[in-house]
Amino acid sequence: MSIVKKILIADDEPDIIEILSYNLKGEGYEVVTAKNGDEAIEKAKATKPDLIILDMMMPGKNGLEVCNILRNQSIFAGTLIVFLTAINDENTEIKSLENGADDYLTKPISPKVLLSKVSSLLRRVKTDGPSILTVGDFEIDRERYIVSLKGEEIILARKEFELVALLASKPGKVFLRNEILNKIWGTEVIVGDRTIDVHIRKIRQKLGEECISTVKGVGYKFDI
Amino acid sequence: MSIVKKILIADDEPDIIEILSYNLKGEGYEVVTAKNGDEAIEKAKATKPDLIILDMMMPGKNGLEVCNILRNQSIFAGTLIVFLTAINDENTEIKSLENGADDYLTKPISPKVLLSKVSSLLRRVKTDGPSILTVGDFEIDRERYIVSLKGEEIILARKEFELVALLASKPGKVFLRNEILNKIWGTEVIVGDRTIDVHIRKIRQKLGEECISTVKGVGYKFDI
DNA sequence: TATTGCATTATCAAATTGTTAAGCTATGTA
DNA sequence: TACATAGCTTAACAATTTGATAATGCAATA
Repeated sequence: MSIVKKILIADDEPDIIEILSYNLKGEGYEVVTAKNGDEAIEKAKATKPDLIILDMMMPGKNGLEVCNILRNQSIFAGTLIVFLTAINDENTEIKSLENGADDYLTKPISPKVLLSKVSSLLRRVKTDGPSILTVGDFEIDRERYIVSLKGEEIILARKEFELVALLASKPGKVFLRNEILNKIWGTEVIVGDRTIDVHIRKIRQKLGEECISTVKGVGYKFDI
Repeated sequence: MSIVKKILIADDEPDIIEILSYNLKGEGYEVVTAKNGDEAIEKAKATKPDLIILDMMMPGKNGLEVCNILRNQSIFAGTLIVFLTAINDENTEIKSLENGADDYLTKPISPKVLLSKVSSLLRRVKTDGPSILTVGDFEIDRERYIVSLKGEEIILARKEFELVALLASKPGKVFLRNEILNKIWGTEVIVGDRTIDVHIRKIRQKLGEECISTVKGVGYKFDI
């Protein structure tokens, strides 16, 4: 997860989108919007937001359906989903929470309260580890995009850095090629088979051959 | 974090404590209670709950003070704190959330909604334990794609690993040859009769002859 | 003894990854 | 604008690993 949090707003009322968008952007969030359920799913896949604000009643798929579809995909397991709806009904709220929503807010809501809620929810997930993580002799500063080996700074390109940061986030864990593609390139971009290899190659040139090992037929892992 | 989640309820009204306690225990939670702010802090330190339900107005230290004190101690960084209060005021809600609360619920609240909220919050902090399977002297790490025997790592090819992981998922159970084919090769691919044998052979070479035994005419099983 | 089922080995095809060089794109600069 | 540059992707081919099969052997059993 990057430093700037990305929020997807899905609502069929343009006014709501505008008000929320304005307020969230004012707090420094990156905002993506969708006008209906299908667009919400599409945008979610393409942009991988950190938090999704879902209206319950939308044309096409409703909020609950969107929530269920996303929750069934492991990429969205960590994504926060918040309902924002005019339906002030206890049973709907319970059903939403049981279906994987992280919060249920009712309209009308003051922007200030919404911002507090959003911030409170994101605070929890921010525990994606500290911005600087240390693995073996490496220090990976995710805020400054710098890797250092025994104190010496090594300059990596953006994709290279993201790849290292991903693999190093769970040293030892084997990341499947598909997993890597999804997390770094997303599902909307399609890149060739050799793209990952080439980046791995460059990383190995810069950080040493031993830092990343290949598990054939499976993926790559960062060695401790 | 253990499997059974521990919840601390701090409220000066015995009735509230009793109702909440009853409902939470009914869902399988372990419940600790406190009658005021100081007792809440004391019990929190003593029992290290996973979630704390805090009343705002209590004798001695009020909810917000308790929240601040706990949030300043790193042991409670991961502890969920939820306010449950009769004060239905926007500014108080915002201030609570800004001070580190994870949710702000107003009385009266239906037990069902509260339970949903609690469950939704706890779902997020669920610690995903490593997917390591231990069978006899073997450790099978499905995340790292590594099998180790008495601490020594053994490298298996993908099909070999999948076969071991399958058999070891239910040690002692005899897996039919067809079952194995279906689970590892799927129904699309058709492979010859000797394919499984050969893989079993390679696994036995690497893990030892005794780990997998043949049940003639039936299939194979992982020995404990 | 003949039969059945599995074990073993060698061999070859297929799948997968490594490596280098070249092309493309966006961005900055004179 | 034209040029330079860095970064990303792809192409092409090499190297490596893996997987499937065939041929043969062995052991238990009818």
